Amino acid sequence: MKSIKISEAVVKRLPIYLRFLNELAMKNVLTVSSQDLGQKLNLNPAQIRKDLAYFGEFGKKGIGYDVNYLIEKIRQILKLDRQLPVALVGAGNLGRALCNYNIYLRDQMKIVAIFDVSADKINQTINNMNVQPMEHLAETIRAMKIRIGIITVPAAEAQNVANEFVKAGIEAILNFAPSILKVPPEIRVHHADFTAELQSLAYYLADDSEAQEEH
Amino acid sequence: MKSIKISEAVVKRLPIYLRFLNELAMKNVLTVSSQDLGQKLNLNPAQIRKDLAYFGEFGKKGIGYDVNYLIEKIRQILKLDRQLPVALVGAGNLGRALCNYNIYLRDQMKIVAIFDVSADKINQTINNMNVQPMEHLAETIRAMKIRIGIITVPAAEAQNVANEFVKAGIEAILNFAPSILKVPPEIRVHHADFTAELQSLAYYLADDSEAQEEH
DNA sequence: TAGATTGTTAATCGATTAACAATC
DNA sequence: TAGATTGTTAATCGATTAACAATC
Repeated sequence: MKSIKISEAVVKRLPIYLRFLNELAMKNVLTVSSQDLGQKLNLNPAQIRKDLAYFGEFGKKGIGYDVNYLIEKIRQILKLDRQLPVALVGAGNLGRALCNYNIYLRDQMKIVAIFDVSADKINQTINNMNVQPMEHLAETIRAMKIRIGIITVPAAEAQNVANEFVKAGIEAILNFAPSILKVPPEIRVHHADFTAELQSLAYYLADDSEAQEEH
Repeated sequence: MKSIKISEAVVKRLPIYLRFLNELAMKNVLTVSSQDLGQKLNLNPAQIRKDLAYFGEFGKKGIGYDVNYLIEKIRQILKLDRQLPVALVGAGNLGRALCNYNIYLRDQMKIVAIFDVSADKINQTINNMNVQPMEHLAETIRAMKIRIGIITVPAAEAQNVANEFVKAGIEAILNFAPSILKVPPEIRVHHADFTAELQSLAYYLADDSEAQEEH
């Protein structure tokens, strides 16, 4: 079928398009041009057209894109048109925050199971879910057909959790721990690394009086 | 002075190098080659050498890089060798989680002030800091010489917060809200967008029986 | 019809990787 | 000295942007 390899850069932009299109739909905007999209998202219109054209001819020449149709198509491409239950390991501050963010994910993609090692976390209730012990991980993942896992444990434990996820048949992992995971090549791992994000932000600060020069 | 433009991709890798070098230093490893680094970080050794060479000659031919010296140098490059106090707006679940993560940032970069609009959040204590009303933002930022701001408010309010930050003289923003911020070009904005991260992750799931085909 | 905008090819730009002389 | 590894140039690869025929 489609044999063209889609680059990661393209895939990462699709959720951005989707989000803005949803905003337009809520305002009852019916069509949008690549020009408009590019303006709002700080992207080149040609890039947006090219990105979308990888997956089909979604627009109308002279008109632009039908907002609702494009939403439907991008949701299909991203596989957001089906149930995608998510498991989370690590019921610390960050883990709890993400569970409470469920509201921001659409109904289809939702954290449905939470795990932790520590006895005092287990059986806590977070957003109507009971925190389960790690021993239940594989069983729950299979029973609930969970395919995506989130890791919010300390860096030192992240690899262990990843191993458990892989053993349990998870296909994709979002890792919030500041550590590089080693997983089989068929498992997809994305990093949400906000300490790295903050540190790279510091690079762009204007030089101040404390700037170090060789001497 | 240095007039070569360093690409964003290079800057984003520096914190990754730094983190692993710190791990090595804790294990009392004295030198490391680009080969070793590449292996552990899943990067091409030539890329690592080239990245570092933009900033100076930090290695020794035939030997590799002195771990502690390279840590020092990268910290200088990223401006992590000085005090970098950070302000956070939005004392919800995520904001609170980040404030408690202060431990993961090094002493130099630390969240030192928290703000929120809602009356029931103000004067709450988070990690020994009092949540302040937005009216104090500009004053506190100037008094504490804060240059970096974190936004953890709902998407609809993010732009307003960014505007306040800019007015108060913030130089760089890390935005956790799922929204595109419009700021003057001299302000650096990074996004920590985990819903987009999760959604793009779904793309890489294997096709299942529910996959939609045109018909 | 005239104006607008797509889909797509070609041109450009930038980032990654390979290769190797220099040298510890 | 021989082996290892850097810094750097050249080659490759991939992503972005420009341009334009097709067409609504």
